Amino acid sequence: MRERVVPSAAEQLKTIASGAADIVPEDALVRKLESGRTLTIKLGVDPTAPDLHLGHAVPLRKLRQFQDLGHQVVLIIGDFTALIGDPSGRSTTRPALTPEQVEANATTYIEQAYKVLDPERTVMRRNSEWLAPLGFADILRLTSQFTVARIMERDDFQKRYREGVGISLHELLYPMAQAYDSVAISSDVELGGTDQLFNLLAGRELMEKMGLEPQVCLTLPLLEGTDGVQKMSKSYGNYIGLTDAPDDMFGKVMSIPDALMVKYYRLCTSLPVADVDAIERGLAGGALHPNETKRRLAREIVALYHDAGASVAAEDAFDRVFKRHEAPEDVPDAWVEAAETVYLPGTLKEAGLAATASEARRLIDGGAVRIDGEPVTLPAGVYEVAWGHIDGRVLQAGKRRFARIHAREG
RNA sequence: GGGGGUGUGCCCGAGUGGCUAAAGGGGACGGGCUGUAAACCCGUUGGCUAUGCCUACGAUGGUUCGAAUCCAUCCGCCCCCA
Repeated sequence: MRERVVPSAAEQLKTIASGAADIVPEDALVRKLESGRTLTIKLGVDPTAPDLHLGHAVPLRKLRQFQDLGHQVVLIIGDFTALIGDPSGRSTTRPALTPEQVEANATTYIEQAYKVLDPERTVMRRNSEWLAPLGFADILRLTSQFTVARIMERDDFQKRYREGVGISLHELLYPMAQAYDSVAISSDVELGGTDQLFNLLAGRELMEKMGLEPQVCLTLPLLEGTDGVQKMSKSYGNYIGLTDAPDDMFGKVMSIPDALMVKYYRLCTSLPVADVDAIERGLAGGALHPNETKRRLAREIVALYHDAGASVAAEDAFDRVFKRHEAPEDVPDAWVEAAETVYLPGTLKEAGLAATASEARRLIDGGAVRIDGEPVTLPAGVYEVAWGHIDGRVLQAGKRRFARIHAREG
């Protein structure tokens, strides 16, 4: 660690505000920064999803900026609130997690989070520490701090209420539980996505009512996934995982819509604000080529979670497969049942290139299957192929699925 | 506690006895074009060595030559009244 020169409050604010959607209230943050104290920055995380992606990394990156400015981060594992399940997002039944699962998820979470955070300045707490011991009387005292009208102000509650979707009583308590976390650790700032603003404000209010200096709420934009429309999420299948292999990561970044590039630069890379601004201008003015700019973005991100060497290799692999339409260097081997003539759909399925034989048939019919780069053309209704045609060759389904075929023993 | 509604393929949503593996849309996948972007065009979208067979319309059982469609019971969800 190099010597830390504490920047002025104004300088700090510039970094902190970059990419933030909202800071409520901003002047309170300025006062906290001016006090010169080491601030406690809170982020609550949900232990139900053990695989982190770039969307999760957005608040983590912001936390990292706070750390680099000398502040203290408290990561709260919502092991107790997981029993409720954040009502935002209307997934009806959430499977109750066992303590072991929560524990395992928390471990993986922290492991991945440390790819971004500085472990030296991170404290991890579980909210069961203070939520589990609360008795019914305590809960009553807490609930009396909130009114139904206030809780029902929350957008998604209103929406569900209006549409008659049904809201369980315990879901209404979620904001309160999260708010109590803030009280428990006396946070100065809490981060969250824009969809979290209500919960963050509940924390602020509760702290104030309980005689604490209220936290400042800092929200960050939600990051759209590779489809460019929905927010990044595992369940939408549009995510870029922090632990994705370099080649995958590179490819996925390349597939995001152009319009999203600047946002990704701003929220997912460690480039200085001024550089990102310059890129934004360059793209808008036509000085920068979108493809070139997106390649750089992909390299930056891969380098962040792997290393510079991996990012270069990933770009090469990308060009090989998608630009020159060649098979990748490391085509996985597949051992399949051999015979004089083989039923190609079955082979495709066995090699893992298609989920079912029926799907494989459709791929063949649709002209998506290639052998050593040559499209397979078979008469309608015929799917048999001589073993000699595929033995040792690269079978390809679509643009990105490859396997080298070998005869299986016995 | 009383009354009413609803449950269809990955999702939404038509379908009220045979022509329904189930309209339409979305998504996804594949092909073309390209910068694996977007837009656009085309095709596919239950399983199965397959001009057929099997499994599917919340669950179970029944009526019928024949049921997603009719009946019974059950389960889930929603609304209204108390």
